[in-house]
Amino acid sequence: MLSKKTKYGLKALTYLASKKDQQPVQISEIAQAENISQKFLESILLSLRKSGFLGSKKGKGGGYYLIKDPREVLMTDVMRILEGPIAMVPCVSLNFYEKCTDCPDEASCSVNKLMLMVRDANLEVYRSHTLADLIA
Amino acid sequence: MLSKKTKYGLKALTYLASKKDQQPVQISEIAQAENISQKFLESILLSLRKSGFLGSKKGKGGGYYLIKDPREVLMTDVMRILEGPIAMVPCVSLNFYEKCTDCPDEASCSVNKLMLMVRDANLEVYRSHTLADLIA
DNA sequence: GTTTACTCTATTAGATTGATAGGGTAATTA
DNA sequence: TAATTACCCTATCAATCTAATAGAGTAAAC
Repeated sequence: MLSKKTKYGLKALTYLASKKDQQPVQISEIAQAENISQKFLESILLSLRKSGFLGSKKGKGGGYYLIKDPREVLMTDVMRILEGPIAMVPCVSLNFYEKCTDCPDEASCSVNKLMLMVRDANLEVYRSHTLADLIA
Repeated sequence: MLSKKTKYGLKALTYLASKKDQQPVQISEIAQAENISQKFLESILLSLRKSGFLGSKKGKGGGYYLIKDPREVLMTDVMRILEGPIAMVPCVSLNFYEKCTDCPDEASCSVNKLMLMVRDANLEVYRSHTLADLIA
């Protein structure tokens, strides 16, 4: 299940990307336009800023703005920041690998085998699409 | 994140499938072999029986056994029973469709667009593999 | 009729999620 | 330089889900 955090984050990024100019957009505007709890959105935008997707400007006329060209914002990076690991189990994760405590041998593990294929399929989707692809 | 229920369920199915004969296998044997809490496994096997994957036999020499040929057990069906919807959001789910309350128009929704691609990628994996493919 | 092993109900601790509140701080603008 | 604006941070909360556990019940086999 996709978390609301990711859902809202994606919507916010798309909203910013669809703006022609690079002018900062206030949180309240995004929250209202996309039906998102403003306070919750604040924390999401903050984490997107800290991970280098967004810039912010304080004071009057301030807000958030996209730093990169939408065509250069890979979904792999966005998803990893918002949703966390792309893999459904740690033992097939590229960036968050962890050995299973209960499973003696990964090579012969059926779950490992299936989840590896799922991970690759998802990666392929996320890797081949950018923020620009999500704009209508 | 894959739930333990699904993980255990897959392991149990694979364990049964890798047995040459169709003799019933006791819950305790599977639980021990796969490092699974026996009581938890009980409920999982029960739901797999109720959904037509397994048969069971009571009394001495009883246990669970696979009903179909492993090559005919599609991962789509297994995953839907164990994990639930394959889609990450209800608005792109084939079997569990639900309209988003917060989103006015699916066609122009960026989340919908991305999750649709992800769903298709996952479906492709699950649809093209059976229980037989998971056996080492 | 006793044993075996599946079946069912209920309960629980813990973690996570999504949302809310309230205040603090920095940067603009007048 | 003071007021305003809007970002920034901490804490809290109810609700939900997960995984595990316990205990009693029931059906089938020997």
